[in-house]
Amino acid sequence: MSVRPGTPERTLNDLTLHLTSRSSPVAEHVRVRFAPSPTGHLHIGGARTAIYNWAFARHHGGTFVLRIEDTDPERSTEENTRAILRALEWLGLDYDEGPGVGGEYGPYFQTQRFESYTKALERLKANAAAYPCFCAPTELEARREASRAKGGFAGYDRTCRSIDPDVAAGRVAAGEPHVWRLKVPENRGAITFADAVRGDVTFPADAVDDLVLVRTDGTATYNFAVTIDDATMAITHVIRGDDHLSNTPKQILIYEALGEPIPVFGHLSMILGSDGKRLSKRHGATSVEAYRDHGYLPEAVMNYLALLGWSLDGETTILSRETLAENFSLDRVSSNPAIFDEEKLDWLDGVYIRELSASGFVDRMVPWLEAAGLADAGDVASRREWFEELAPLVAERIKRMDEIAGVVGFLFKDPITITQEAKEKVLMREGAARSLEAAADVLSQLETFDAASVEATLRSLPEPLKLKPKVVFQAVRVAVTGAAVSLPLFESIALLGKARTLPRLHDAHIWATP
RNA sequence: GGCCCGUUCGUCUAGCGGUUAGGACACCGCCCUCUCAAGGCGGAGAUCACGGGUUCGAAUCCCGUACGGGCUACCA
Repeated sequence: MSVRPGTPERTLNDLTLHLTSRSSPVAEHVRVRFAPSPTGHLHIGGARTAIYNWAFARHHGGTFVLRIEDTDPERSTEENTRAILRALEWLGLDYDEGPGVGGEYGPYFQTQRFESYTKALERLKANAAAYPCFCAPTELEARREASRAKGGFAGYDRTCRSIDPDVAAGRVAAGEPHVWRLKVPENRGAITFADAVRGDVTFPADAVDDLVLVRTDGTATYNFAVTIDDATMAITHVIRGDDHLSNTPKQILIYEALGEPIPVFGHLSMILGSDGKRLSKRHGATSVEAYRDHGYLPEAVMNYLALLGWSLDGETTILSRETLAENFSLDRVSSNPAIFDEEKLDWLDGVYIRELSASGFVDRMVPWLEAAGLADAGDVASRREWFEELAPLVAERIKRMDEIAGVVGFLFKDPITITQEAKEKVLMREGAARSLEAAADVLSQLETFDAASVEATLRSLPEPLKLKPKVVFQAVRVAVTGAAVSLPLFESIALLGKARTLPRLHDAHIWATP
């Protein structure tokens, strides 16, 4: 078979030919979903799953559905739901159906879909594809342990499956507590499906037991609920985490019992921490919003995550949202787990920061200046040109936006404090005092106080002073910026202005060695 | 225990029977240079987890082993 999953160009003939075989995943209008559980913030791994679903939908001109799996009342909160929505928006992952935007297949909160689970169960009962089970949980547990001790399969032993249907119906009618289990066909055989990222995956027939669909309290179990949701939402491709791979055969059996078309599954490997262990709190930031708060640009996070487990060609490292959507395919998704490399994210973020225009950088800089108490939106608006001159200077030197304050602080504070290290290593060197005096002298006479003039003036200093340029410039730098490492000197001085530069030169003088 | 998935430079990956195993981050060196960056050039770094096959030929196909992970619930 030459037609591979994700290959868009196919003929009508191919379509009809493979409609029944499921080997033609792009046969219908693509509908994918991202189904987070609002039990916490949007996790890095979840974000990547969302990105792949989004990209897959966009690539095929399909529909990207957002469904909130809020059926765990203990841990689900509305605040978490809002945070997830916020994170998706921040990443620029727009969805076509879901909370807030609606759609024909709603509602998009699992807690509002109970009715469809009931209906599905009715259909199953009508087909004799589900049966009530009266076994007590404790009893089940004991039998499971016993069977596992013997070294074999530990699933349900099908005790209640053999109860006469009429008798069972009577017990149910009498109000005896029971769950509803799937009646897995006797002759079903091994379950094989073509995973879009892993290829054929086969589970032996006896690997799946008569799983519980509906609990004693009448609520649907996870596997039942997702399957019904995906079926009723006409999801064609289920792209999700690796941890659901073993759930897939169960879900396939439910689709079959219902007579619903089985979607194409694609299982993504997990993202690991730097120690190769599952990414967790111990590894620091794991939520998307934490990365936002650390000053990462959404396009960088998106780019990094897109490449963590997928590649365009093995060469391309910088790619836009559009390029991703254009080129994304499941067959180029890697099937092995990936370690999250914060250093590479940092580098990528730096790339995106440098790509920003001066104006764009200023816009993004505002919240960080405000957070540091250096300037507010009003200051920026009133001195827009000044900030735009500053922008490229800092953009070239930071990897994350939260580094801004540290780099530009000296431009906003008067007086400044000079670091101890700078005093010792620079100002206490011979010639420092003379350098400051000379610099103050020439700069005070300067009329046009721009970077070029400042540079020309200062460059004339070392020779008559018989000092190395570095000695002179470093002394001035420390006096003006407070540190031995700073933004470019001449530009910094120009930005600071004569009135604020001169006093700094004088103030630093007391520390300086002649 | 059973079942399933995974294993290419430190990291992310390219590779889909024949390549000097390519790229990116990180690292090292040089250049540029007022510091720091950025940028340019170059370097080091992978016995393709291991062991068997198949083949003229295997990182690529098959089998096993080891290690890692997932599932095995009336959690999701």
